[in-house]
Amino acid sequence: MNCRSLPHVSGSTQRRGSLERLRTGNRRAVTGLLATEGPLSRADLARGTGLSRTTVSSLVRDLIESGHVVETEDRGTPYKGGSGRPPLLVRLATPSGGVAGVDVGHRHVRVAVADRSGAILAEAETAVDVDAHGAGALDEAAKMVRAMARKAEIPMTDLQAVGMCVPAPIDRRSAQISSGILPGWRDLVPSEELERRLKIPVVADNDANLGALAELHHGAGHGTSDVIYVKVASGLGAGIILGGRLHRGTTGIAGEIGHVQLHEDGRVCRCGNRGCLETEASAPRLLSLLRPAYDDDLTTERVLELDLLGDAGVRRVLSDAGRTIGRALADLCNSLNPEMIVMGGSLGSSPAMVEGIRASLDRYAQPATAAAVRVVSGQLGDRAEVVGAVALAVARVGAI
Amino acid sequence: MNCRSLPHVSGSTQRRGSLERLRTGNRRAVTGLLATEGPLSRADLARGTGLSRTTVSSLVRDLIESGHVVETEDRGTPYKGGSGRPPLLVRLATPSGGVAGVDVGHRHVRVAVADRSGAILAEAETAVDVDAHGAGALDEAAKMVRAMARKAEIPMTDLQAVGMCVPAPIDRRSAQISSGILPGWRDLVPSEELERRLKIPVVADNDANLGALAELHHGAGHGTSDVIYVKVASGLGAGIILGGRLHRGTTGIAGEIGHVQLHEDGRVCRCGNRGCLETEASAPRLLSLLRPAYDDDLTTERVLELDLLGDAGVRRVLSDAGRTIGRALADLCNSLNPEMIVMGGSLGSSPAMVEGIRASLDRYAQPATAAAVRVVSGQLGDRAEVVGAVALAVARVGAI
DNA sequence: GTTTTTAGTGCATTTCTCGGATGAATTGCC
DNA sequence: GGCAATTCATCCGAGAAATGCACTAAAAAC
Repeated sequence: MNCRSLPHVSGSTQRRGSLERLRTGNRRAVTGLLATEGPLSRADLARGTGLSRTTVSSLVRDLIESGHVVETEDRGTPYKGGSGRPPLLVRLATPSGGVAGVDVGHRHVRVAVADRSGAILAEAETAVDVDAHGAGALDEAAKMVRAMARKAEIPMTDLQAVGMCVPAPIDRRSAQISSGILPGWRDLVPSEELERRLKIPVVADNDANLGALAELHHGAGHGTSDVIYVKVASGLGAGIILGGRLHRGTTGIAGEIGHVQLHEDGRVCRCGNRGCLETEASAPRLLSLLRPAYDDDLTTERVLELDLLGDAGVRRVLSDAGRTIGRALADLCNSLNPEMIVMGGSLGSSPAMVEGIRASLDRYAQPATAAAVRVVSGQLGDRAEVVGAVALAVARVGAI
Repeated sequence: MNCRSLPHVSGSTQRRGSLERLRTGNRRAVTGLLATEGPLSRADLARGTGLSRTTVSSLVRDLIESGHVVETEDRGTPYKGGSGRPPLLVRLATPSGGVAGVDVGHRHVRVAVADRSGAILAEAETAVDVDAHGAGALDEAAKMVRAMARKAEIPMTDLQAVGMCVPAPIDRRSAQISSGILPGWRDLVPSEELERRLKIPVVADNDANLGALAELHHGAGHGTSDVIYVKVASGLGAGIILGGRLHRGTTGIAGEIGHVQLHEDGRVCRCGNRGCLETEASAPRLLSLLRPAYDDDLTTERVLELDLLGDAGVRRVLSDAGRTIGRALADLCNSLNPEMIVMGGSLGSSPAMVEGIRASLDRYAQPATAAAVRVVSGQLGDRAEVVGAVALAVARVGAI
């Protein structure tokens, strides 16, 4: 049987078959190398891409002409230390226009405006009761994007994409929030709502995924490729990076580790089940455990301070929470054999919690698996989500 | 800081940068299409690849000359039913030479010899006490490979690679078995041992990974890309396919779901821990549960028969085991949001077990996650491992 | 000051693809 | 039976892109 109706291969961006596609590919190789390695000479680029010096020169000439790349003033040193003509370094031109990242938490909205390479130019945070007022939070976010764009001196018309972080899983197909966790957001498609307000393309993803992306590119996970990012905040979620790419799952809701059931007859969880991990080890739960013995206004910030000061009670509670989370992570590590676990969220930087997780991994994971995985705190703190949102926007418009 | 020591990009197979690479890429597009769609005319290939008819003609001429492709005798019908010159169909030449797959279980060795497209030509199984006699099992495997090659009329010198299945995780770096589960195999590098006996390149992987690969390409998972294959046999393991590719993990030992701890004070497991999933739901455990009520010589085959006949006791035990395994899978599904779970191994085809797993997923996984995942029995039965081993060997020598 | 070493750039050459023209083989219509 | 229509395959010239080589430039080493 012949297959008569083979679909025409869409020529991706422009033409069909391939010859200028070869050139675009090579151009991409050059810009990609410049993006990851910083300023390089043409000779470096030739070595790095495997292309001939002639070709690279020609490509760079094109790229300079089109404004994607500029020659720097300072010359580097020649190849192996010593002699030879010093190279002329080129770097990516700071692309015109910019992007924005919006992080919508349960109680705050944080916005950053960045240039198209992802370098953040202006950033601000406002306290908003997002859970109660979904639409109001989006109004506020739109206002802040305009304000930050003004501060960064980027006209709104030059803003090319917005990345958005929401504290709930998003269904890949409908772009809707896929569970009833955010009561004030029912039947809202967050990306569309913000897009309607800003008239700029908006892409949304959940907080754990974006935190994972941020730590992978600009934080603790730099240089690794199999990372589990765990966000411990009002909820508990994971962003899973496998082979250097975010794993979103079939319908886009992967990473829901907060609802592993620990106790058949445990506390009732907002998900409707009982005894979920989230009911035992989320920030609100830990605060409610600690407050009777400390202060009714105890905050997570204060808890972290006490942890660093060596307060035994706080360290015990955080360590126990780490052990509890570590139980679940041990199973996940047995399945995925990752390279690193990055702890994020308001309590992710707690040393006691990291120790607790480490202890559980050593206790419950297979020895070879436990030995392969490092457990660290994230480096971006509560900025992780917004940095990830910016990264998402940068990815959307393309690095160049 | 400049990056002076950029690694030279190895020109993959032959030359350097990219011009004949363009052609090799196009050649691959043609052969790829032929591999998936069967015999096609040059015009079909042009439509399918997006290349021009001229280019395809030229590529096909080269491929015929190099023996990768042959023209068929029968002509097809022209494009849209009706008139026009009938096309000359071409198909992939049956590649010369062959590959072998070796499945080493705990109590058997199974060997298949296939042509280079993966079509199995000869296959046999022998009972061997592998656990006790590691070296003897390898001798037997080598003998069987020679015998099957003879039966398939492929001279040993034409056998180009061997894929090997071992019932234990393999460390990616050392190629050694990474836990003490197989006592008779300590300090053996299985692939090297078999390679020494056969003088043919051997690649090894564990049973769950190869079963997953087999079901993905030639079984229940055909057409999907995020699949968890669960093997229920003397142990319990998983092969995890994400994005159409096997996820092996940082050190290659991903998929160890058998050692999720269910009960702090449960049975002692061969891994040294207590209360592992494997102690509750492996084939030996289920048989030991059933034997007192049935027959001291009860086999897994008989158990499956009784399941299909509707025997209440057997169905209850298998269903409970499925629920237990499903508990662990629910957590994994929450993390990975897969499209399908394929049950393999000697008990994977049990309907009662599949029902039990389904029940646990619906009970313990997030509703959206549970709704997204299908649970099915594998289609390859106890041949899955050897089919996967052949697929591994085919991948090793390249599809063409 | 000469040699050595590395960087960057023209020019001729080769490789590869594309589009149109040409020939081939079959169906359908008169 | 003959002729148009249709589809398939190939030949030929044009154009695009990468490479190798030769050449100049610029600095350090001797």
